[in-house]
Amino acid sequence: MAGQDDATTTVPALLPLYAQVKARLVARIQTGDWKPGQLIPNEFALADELGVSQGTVRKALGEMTAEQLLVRRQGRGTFVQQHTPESMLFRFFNFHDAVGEPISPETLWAKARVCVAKPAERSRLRLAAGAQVVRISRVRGHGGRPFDHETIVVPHDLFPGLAETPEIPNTLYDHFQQVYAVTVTGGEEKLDAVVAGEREAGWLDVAAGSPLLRVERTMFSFDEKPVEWRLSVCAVANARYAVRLG
Amino acid sequence: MAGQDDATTTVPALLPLYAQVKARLVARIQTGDWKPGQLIPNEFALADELGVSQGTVRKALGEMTAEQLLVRRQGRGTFVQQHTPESMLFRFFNFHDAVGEPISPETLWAKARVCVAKPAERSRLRLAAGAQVVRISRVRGHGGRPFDHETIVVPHDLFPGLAETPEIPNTLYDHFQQVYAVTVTGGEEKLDAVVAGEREAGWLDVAAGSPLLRVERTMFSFDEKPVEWRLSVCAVANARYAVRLG
DNA sequence: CAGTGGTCTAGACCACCGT
DNA sequence: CGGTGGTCTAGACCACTGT
Repeated sequence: MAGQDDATTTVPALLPLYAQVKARLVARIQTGDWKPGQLIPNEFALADELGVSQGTVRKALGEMTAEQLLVRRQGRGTFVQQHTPESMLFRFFNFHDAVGEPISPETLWAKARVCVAKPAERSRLRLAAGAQVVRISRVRGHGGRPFDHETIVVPHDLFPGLAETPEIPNTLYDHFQQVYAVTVTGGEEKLDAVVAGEREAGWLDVAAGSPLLRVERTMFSFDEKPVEWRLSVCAVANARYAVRLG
Repeated sequence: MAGQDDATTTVPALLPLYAQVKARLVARIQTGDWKPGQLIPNEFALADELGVSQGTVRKALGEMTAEQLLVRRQGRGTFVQQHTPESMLFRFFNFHDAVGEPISPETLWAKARVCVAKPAERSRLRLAAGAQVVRISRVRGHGGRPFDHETIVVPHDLFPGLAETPEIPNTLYDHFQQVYAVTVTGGEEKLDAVVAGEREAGWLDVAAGSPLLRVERTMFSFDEKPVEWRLSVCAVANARYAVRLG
């Protein structure tokens, strides 16, 4: 009555049962079988359906909750994580002001067009030669002053029509999820420092030679699939990029 | 035979049993009852001693492992996390070179002295007026060139004799743990960009006006007790500060 | 081989939520 | 109130480690 034997898997599997359960449940989100915001069946229903015990389902759901794929609320149920403008800023935007309050920048201007991907972009986004991308250039501001300039590059295949969107949304990842069914699950940033040239000085209303924080970001969807590459230069006179170590 | 009733706690407790168990076990590390590197009793022994079930101990140990307080190895046992120069770089040092390999800087020079804490330092380290600190100034290099200059400030109370150490160790946190029984458990960093002045240019062998990445770091021990404050300026010509998002 | 952590099960009670 | 996730227990088997 212990150990693993199951009615659903045919191979010895190599992975622990809970990991296989998790993979199946993740797939349901990935394929759109379960949509963002949706209530999913409770632990006993899933356990019954998959032929495992409730504790095993629980461990799978726990890991998925830790990875922010699910949200569990006692007394209500388990829901597929849904991106909102606010949740996006909290999760993926690390700038804070002098007092430590999170910064929420607004778009000052933006333009987008469809281009053929440059080699560097193809490499980051793992695209084939000749693939098209949507390239967005925009300046965002905070507290009445320009804060950063961003060059955002995404595969055209994934986001058809994005370049023609009348107004590029200020927070993109919730838009990606709601309009294109692309869920951003994580990413990585690489930071360094540069001095403002003529172009940056114009964008950000600072003197040429001013120090800027440069942030290169790659964001991923399920299976570490790259869906966005972004290069930002930030005027950090009244801002700090905060990192928690541990 | 379910629910919580126990032989060890007197109050209804408010915290789940596993959280109380965890608090007790953390205290054993904090007080030095269990020392870094030490093998601790197995799950059943702890469960028996604390009057709870093995599963409850397991949940406590699992959280402590996630927080890097413990290391568990199947077939061997559970050990108190021990800092080493290598583990410290992996956990708390986020710089990588152009190829993405972690950078491990060596100390080029360092000097230390005991001073009265400045107000800003007292605030970060939560010290009383007039408290003494050890202030270390050093330059570290990588690939044959200076990489960063650091000003490190720690409470003198916690680290008596540190200023008189003949050679300040390159990696401090393992030294703190082994010599002073102070375990660094986490911290936070705030980044911005500056341009090199005369002083920084001399330290780092770059031209005045060069862009530098500035990192302000506060490190904590148990109970979020601050034990170090550090201000670094980094020449990032061939380096990037890497952050994982998500 | 014995001992450890890792997985899995089955079933109970508790705390919270909406109706 | 019934249904959900959260906690707790007791016991079993599996996989890895060192002797």
